[in-house]
Amino acid sequence: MIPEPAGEPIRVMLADDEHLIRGALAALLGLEDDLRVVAEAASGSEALAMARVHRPDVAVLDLQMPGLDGVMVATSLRAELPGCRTMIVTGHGRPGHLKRALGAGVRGFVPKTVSAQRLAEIIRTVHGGSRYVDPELAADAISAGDSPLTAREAELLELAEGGAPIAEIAERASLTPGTVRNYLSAATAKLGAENRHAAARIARAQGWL
Amino acid sequence: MIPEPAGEPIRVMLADDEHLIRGALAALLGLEDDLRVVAEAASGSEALAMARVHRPDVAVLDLQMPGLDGVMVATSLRAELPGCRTMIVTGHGRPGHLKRALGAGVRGFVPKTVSAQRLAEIIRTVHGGSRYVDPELAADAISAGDSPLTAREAELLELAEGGAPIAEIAERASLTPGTVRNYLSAATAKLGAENRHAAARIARAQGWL
DNA sequence: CGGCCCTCATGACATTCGTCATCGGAAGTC
DNA sequence: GACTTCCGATGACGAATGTCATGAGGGCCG
Repeated sequence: MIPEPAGEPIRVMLADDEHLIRGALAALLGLEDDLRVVAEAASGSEALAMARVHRPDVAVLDLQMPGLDGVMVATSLRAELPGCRTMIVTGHGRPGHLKRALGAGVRGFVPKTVSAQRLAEIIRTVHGGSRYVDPELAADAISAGDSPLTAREAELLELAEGGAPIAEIAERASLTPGTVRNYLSAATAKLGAENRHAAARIARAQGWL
Repeated sequence: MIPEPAGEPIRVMLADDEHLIRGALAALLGLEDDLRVVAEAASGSEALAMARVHRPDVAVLDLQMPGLDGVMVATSLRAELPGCRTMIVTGHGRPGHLKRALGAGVRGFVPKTVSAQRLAEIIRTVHGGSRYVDPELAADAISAGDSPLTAREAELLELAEGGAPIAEIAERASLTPGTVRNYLSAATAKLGAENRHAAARIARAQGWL
């Protein structure tokens, strides 16, 4: 639809660490007359390098990649290539990620459950200057709301994620064990969790860490 | 390669909850002369239903799907359609999963980082009766070894995963809090972890839970 | 400037948790 | 039958943790 009569095709870059998906997607999107996949990357840093060379119109970034994740890449691209629109594709989208992505200037946020045709349409939408956010993910994000955690609380929760004892967290954060306990206690209370481990899970699920 | 001169094509079923990947893969594999994608499914239960109807030669199953996961589907298929070879495709493969998969009669185990062409070759290999396991995943599985946990220990660790307090775990398992602590203490010691939370993480990472 | 929030810390207290010893019963193996 | 392993439980003890009060310093905003 909207066959883009004879203009130049939209230059697309794909970044996804899973070769299977990236390759398949490149092939499918390449079938569309008005899209051309000009670059592929298997990691965040590679995506940045490729973008500098090939200067795509739209960068389709997987959220979870080794090294830099999709949102980080989008942040860098925004500074280096302001003309390049960015969009995020993700498997399981957590509410907080969407907010983070929008803050990074991302113009499209799509789960991997959409079809390739639908993705192609969304790429056109994004290229045209509009935004697109998957309705379900948007609803989740709205219902989730903002993070109630302060920066330190989130940081310490992150360190607590692996199940490490307080002493180790304190050491890694260069803080007193007592202080760490206070922060984690505050975070746990804010999240309504039973203990810091459950709190860390909740925060992670909300995309707040 | 090996163009399968004029025989019947290999009938393939794809099961993956991510429409984007499934569709793209179906399109790419369909390009191979000797492969025909005869069914697609977005969940484990759907995969079983489709398999009963379309009786594929090879079932390509994503490991993580809502409801039944890939290995469970493989187990059922083995009983219902002995002639159907099964293979697992996975994003991040944990050591324990491979063992579980092989136990379920799976004949191929591949990460999503392979290319579509490579996957096509592996489908042919599996259809021919051989097995294929990604070398890196195999190495991980060998170095990881068997689970040292007893059934209850693993079960309680699983309940402990969310960070729930002992009391809640005990209630859910219909056990005494003291007993729960003992089992979790034993599991934690076996895994060399600092506490049950870290132990749960380790066990999950090894695919032992 | 006076508040307000965040940061970092200390001390105290009750609770939870990890660890150990010990017990009985069930199941499987040699 | 003797041995081993697992399951389930109890009691006890020290250490780790959660919770609260309190305080000092810094930054931001009206």
